[in-house]
Amino acid sequence: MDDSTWTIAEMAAQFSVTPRAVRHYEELGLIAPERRGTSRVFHNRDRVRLALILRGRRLGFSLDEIATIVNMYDAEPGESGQLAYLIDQIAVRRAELEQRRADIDQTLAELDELEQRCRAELAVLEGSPAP
Amino acid sequence: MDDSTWTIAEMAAQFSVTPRAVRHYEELGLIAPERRGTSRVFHNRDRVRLALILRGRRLGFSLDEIATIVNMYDAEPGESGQLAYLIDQIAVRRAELEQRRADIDQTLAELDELEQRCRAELAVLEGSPAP
DNA sequence: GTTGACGTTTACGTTAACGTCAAGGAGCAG
DNA sequence: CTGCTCCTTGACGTTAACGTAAACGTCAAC
Repeated sequence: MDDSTWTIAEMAAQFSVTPRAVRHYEELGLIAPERRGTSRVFHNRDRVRLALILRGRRLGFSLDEIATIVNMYDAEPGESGQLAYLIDQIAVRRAELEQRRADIDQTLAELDELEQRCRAELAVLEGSPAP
Repeated sequence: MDDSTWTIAEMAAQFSVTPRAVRHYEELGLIAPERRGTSRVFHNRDRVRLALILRGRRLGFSLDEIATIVNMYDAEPGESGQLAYLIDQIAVRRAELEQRRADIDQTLAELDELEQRCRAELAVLEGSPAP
């Protein structure tokens, strides 16, 4: 198992964010790095969570939503009601994500069409070039 | 061709946003409804653009980015340099969208796995139910 | 032993994307 | 004419997600 550790600056650099952003995520309870004295010490689990957070942000989720999502992952459910609720939440998230993927596919299709028209237009211009 | 028109409240209702949001999009130059006297009159082209805007928002784009995207669609290029630039921009957007789709697919896969574990756990609990 | 490079907390500033009044005009029902 | 409903334009408020600056600790290097 990988037991390397990182400082906040190293973490920030690896993910191309600022240390301030990382601290912000900690304030919101999205990550909980070890403390050695007063300093933060980041382990691999923290890296995994940070990756999850940033993926969520790229997908347009708010940090609050991301909090509920990442908390889904490490929930020690135990109880049957909790499990049912979790499965329910998974369905909700899945629906959202599939909606977004549909949006993406549609946009990509339109971009393709737009590019076709551009290339056609370009071909016409090449046919009768101006000085 | 569909030449119906709508008021701002109707538009807002159709897309489940507020009139204020629609006005905001107009302030930023994302839509330009007709004016009849002082009132706005929305045509089908405005509906199309509003749909584009909201799709962009669902995908996590800022209104500024959306502005450059929607302006790509109705650009009357004319010049060859403009066309090349446009094609370039399309490539940029496509790369972003494909990154996001990858994010989505990965997240969906992880949700699937999580759900499997939940159901397995549930099955265990059902095997030895508590009162 | 002090200089620098890093870390910390506290706290106020900034930007985007609207929300939320306030004050008023336009048209129509009674 | 009155009242109602829907529209308009300001203009200030709010929230999220950090940015930025201040003031201070700490540890290795010189």
